[in-house]
Amino acid sequence: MTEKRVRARRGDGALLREELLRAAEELLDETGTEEALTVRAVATRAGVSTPSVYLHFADKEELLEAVCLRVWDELGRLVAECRDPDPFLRLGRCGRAYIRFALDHPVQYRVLMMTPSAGEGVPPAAQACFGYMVDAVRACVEAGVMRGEPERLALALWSAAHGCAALLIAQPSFPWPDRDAMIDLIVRISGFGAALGPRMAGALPPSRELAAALDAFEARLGDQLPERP
Amino acid sequence: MTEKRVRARRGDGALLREELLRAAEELLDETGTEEALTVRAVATRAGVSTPSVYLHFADKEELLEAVCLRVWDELGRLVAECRDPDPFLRLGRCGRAYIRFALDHPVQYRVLMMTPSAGEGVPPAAQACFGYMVDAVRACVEAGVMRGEPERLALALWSAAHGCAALLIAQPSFPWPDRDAMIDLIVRISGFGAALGPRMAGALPPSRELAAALDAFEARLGDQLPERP
DNA sequence: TGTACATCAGTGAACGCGCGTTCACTGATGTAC
DNA sequence: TGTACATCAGTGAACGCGCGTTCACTGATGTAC
Repeated sequence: MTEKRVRARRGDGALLREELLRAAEELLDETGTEEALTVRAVATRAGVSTPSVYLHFADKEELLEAVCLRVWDELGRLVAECRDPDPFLRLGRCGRAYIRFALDHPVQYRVLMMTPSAGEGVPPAAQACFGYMVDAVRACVEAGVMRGEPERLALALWSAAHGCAALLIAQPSFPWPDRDAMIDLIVRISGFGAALGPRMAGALPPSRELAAALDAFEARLGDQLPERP
Repeated sequence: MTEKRVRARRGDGALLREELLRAAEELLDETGTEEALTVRAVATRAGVSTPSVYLHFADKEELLEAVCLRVWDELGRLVAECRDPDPFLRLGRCGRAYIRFALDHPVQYRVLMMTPSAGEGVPPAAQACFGYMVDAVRACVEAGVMRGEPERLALALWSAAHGCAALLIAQPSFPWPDRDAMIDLIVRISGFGAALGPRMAGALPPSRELAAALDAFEARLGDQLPERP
């Protein structure tokens, strides 16, 4: 990919911008760290001289930001596309999709979510993505399976999904059990927690009584309906 | 703090090591970013010339690692000290202590947990800290309020706490509601989720029935005992 | 008690590197006449 | 149809910076005799 690029035709200068973004993306994916993303490396990768980058990006930061922000669009689309006739199951699908996406784009996810926010404010694509999660939560609230402000609940669930993704990305040397089983457990815990936790807001029984009530709950619903997908 | 340091007496060369660590810690706390931690800055801050750092640390990385690893000890102690006669409440205390500690040491926490692990393997102090969390979870399992392997459950709960801390640290520009309320909500959701989620491992009823069962559960335990602390 | 010396804590100056960025430039190409 | 020219995409070379790190050194101090 270090071949020399043929220069674009007269009106097509903007083509280079896309090619630079793609080159930067490839660099991130291959090296696994944003430190590999230098202006020189991106330019070389795109087959172009270093100063050419400044024809399309004001500085290095603008380039890095542009590369990372692109993933929000895809993530938003992915979350919005999660469907299930049952709202609770649909929410679970959203959570799994979110985590898996983060693991598929670890560098961009880390830059976006795990470094002191480069850009000020929340980018629109991120707001849209969060909006889809709120929608999925709201459906659960309307179905009566959850209770409380959908925004707050969604924020809490988001943070749980984020924690899972962030730990798996940043601490691969940790003694994780099976990765997919972990994701599943966390999605399950968060979902049921959001259903039960806010209902118990005022008072909290001692563990002994809580355990008995949970056992009764399980007995009522335990041997029921379909396998979880 | 840029005053010149008086040199240590003959056998006390190791004193400088501690002073360098303290200087580095102050730099992190004040600037809020590990980028401020240059060998030069630390040396100057300690009132000493730059090469002196190399008398006690092989390179910059070793210095940064030493600074950050110190927080594991304190965090472990904090988690271990959480007490409550009820195991479920004690676990909640652990979660809150963990998150608050992370927010009190945001830079160290970010370096340790949110960057591709500098040191290979898990440091002993971190293992000890995780061990305390596992203990707290095990107590809940033994009380019957949770079910499953304590290690796996603890890992899931840890990731939830981490997600809360990590998001609050890295995304301050996000429209957070009240911070303490958020922490509380997440601890509550994770706790109840860990109690209920794994019980429902095999089957999952449709939302309508789940909602009815939850309402019944609430009715049974809702108007009960003491205010949560 | 005095003195030579080994040892130790710490330094001044410099090296070399890779980086982001700038500036004057080149050469191709569409367009006006 | 030919040609001068403005415009545009892209370049080569260099600047300057801050960084981590090295090396030969200095001067105080405890110790052996």
